[in-house]
Amino acid sequence: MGGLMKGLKVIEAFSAERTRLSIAEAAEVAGLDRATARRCLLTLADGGYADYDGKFFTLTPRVLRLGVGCLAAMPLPRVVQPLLDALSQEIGESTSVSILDGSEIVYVARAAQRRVMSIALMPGSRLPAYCTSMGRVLLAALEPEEALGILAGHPRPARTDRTVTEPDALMAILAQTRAHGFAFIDQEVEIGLRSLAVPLVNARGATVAALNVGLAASGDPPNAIAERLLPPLLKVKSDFTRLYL
Amino acid sequence: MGGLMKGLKVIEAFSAERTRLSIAEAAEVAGLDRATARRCLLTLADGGYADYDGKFFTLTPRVLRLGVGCLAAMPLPRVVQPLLDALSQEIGESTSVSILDGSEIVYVARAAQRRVMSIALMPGSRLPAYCTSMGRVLLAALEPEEALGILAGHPRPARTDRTVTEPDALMAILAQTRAHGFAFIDQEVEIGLRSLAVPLVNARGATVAALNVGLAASGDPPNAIAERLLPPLLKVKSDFTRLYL
DNA sequence: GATATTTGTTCGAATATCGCACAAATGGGG
DNA sequence: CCCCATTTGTGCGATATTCGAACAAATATC
Repeated sequence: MGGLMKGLKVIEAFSAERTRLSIAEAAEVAGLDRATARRCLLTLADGGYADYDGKFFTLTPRVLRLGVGCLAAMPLPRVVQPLLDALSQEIGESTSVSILDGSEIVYVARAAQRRVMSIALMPGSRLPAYCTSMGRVLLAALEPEEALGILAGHPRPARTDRTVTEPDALMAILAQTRAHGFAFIDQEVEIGLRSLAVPLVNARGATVAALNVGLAASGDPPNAIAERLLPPLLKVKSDFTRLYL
Repeated sequence: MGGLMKGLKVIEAFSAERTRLSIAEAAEVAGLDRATARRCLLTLADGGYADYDGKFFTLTPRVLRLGVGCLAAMPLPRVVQPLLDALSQEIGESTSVSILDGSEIVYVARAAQRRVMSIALMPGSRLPAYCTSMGRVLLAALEPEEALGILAGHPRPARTDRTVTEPDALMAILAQTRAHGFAFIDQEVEIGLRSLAVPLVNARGATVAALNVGLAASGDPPNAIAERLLPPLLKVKSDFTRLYL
C-alpha cells in the first residue's frame, strides 16, 4: 500500500526545525514527487492532521493521536532495547542503559557484544554511581547539593588505584561532565575497563537515564575514543528524546 | 488519497487498552473492510511501524516519530513547562496545560504533584472538553456558534451525577467563563476531583491554550479556592503572554 | 464430531495514483 | 522596469493500485 507509506514519510518530514513546509519542501525532505507530496498533504489537511494556509502546511495536534495509545504502555526498557541493539551492532561494543537509585546505578537494558568486565552485568545489576561513567552522568543531572549529599553519604572504596574517591574532586568531575555532556572513565571501576556515557533526556528535558559503551583499555587516547564513539551515542540520545515523553 | 487516511485510522485503532489487534479487530475498530485493514497493517509492518507475530499486530516505538516531532516543534510545551514546574511547586498541586482539538482537550505539558485522578494524565492524553475546566475555557474562547456546534455535535455522557450535559446549560456556563476569565469544575469529570482553569493568551490576544490546577474535593467553598489559587494562575498567565509570540 | 460462525486470503473489475508536461509565481540581472 | 531563468503548483492520461465479493482456513458451538 504505497500511499500510506508515502503519507507517513510526509508526516515525518516535519520536525522541530521544519515545522512549516511548502509542497516542494515536503517533497524534497520526504524524497517524493511534488505531485505525490501534494496529494498526501491535502489528504492530511482533509483529515484534520494538517493545516494549510495556501502556501505552507503545518501539522495539527491531531497527529498526536497516532502514537500516544501505545506510548502509555511503553516503559523505558522497551524503548531503549531496540536502540541499544542497533547501536551495539553498529559500533561492535557492549552498550547499556541505567537509571539512578540512591547512590547506585541500576542496569535496565543491555546489549552485550563481548565480555570485558570480570562480572556479568545484566538488567537489574547494580554498581556504585561515583566510579562509573553512567553514574557520573546521572549525578551531574542532579542539583549539586543533592549530588554532594549522595556522594558524601555513602562509602566510596578505591576499587582500583585510579579511582577518584574525594567528594570535592568528584564534584569537579561532575561539573565537567555537565559542561561536556558526557563522562569518560578510565579503569576506575576495574582494571582494563574504560567507559563512555551520555545522558538520556525525555521530551520535557529531564534526564531519565544514562547510556554507555564499555571498552577494553587500549593505548588509544581518550580523545580518539570520544571522537569515534560519541557521534553514534549522541544519535541514539536524540532518537531517544523523540521516542520518550 | 484514500489509502493514507485508511492507514491513519488503523494506527488510531490501537490504544492503551487495545495494544494488540488482530486483522478483524483492527478492521472493526477502524471501520474498514478486513481486506483493507490487512493491507494497511502489512504495510505498517513493512515500514517498521508495526510488528506481526502471525496472529496479532503491535505498534512499534517508531510510530511515535509521527507525532512527537510536531510536539517538540510546538514551542508551546517548551515555554510552559518551566512556568508549570514553578507554579506547581509554589501551590503544591498538580498543574497542566492543554489545547483544544475538536471536541477534546489534549495535554501538552504537565507538572504532577500528587495523583488525584484515577487515570494517569500525560502529554498527549485527551479528555472531552465539555466537562473539563480547561475545555470550557477553550470553548469559551471560540465564537458561540462554533462552540455550540462542537458541543451539540459530540456525545456528552454524564460522567458523574454532577456533570452538566445540556448544550444550553453549557453555553450559559461558557458565557460566565468568558465574563469571569476562569472556569471552575466541581466533580463533573470524576468524583472527588475539582479543577480551576484560566486561558493562556498570546501577545496578539488569541487564546492558544488553557492552564489548570487539579484539586482533591474538599469542604472548601469555591470562592475560597478561587481566592487562593487564582492569583498565582493569573500571574503565570501574564508571564506567558509576555513570553509567547 | 459435525455444523455454524468467524477470520484470513485471493483475484478480477474498477478506481485512484504516478509523474510528466504545462502554467503560475518568484527572483535576479541587465 | 522588464525580461529571462528558476522554482513551485496543478491538470491529465497511462498504469498500477485498491475494493469487496467469494473462497478457504480456523475457531467456536452444540
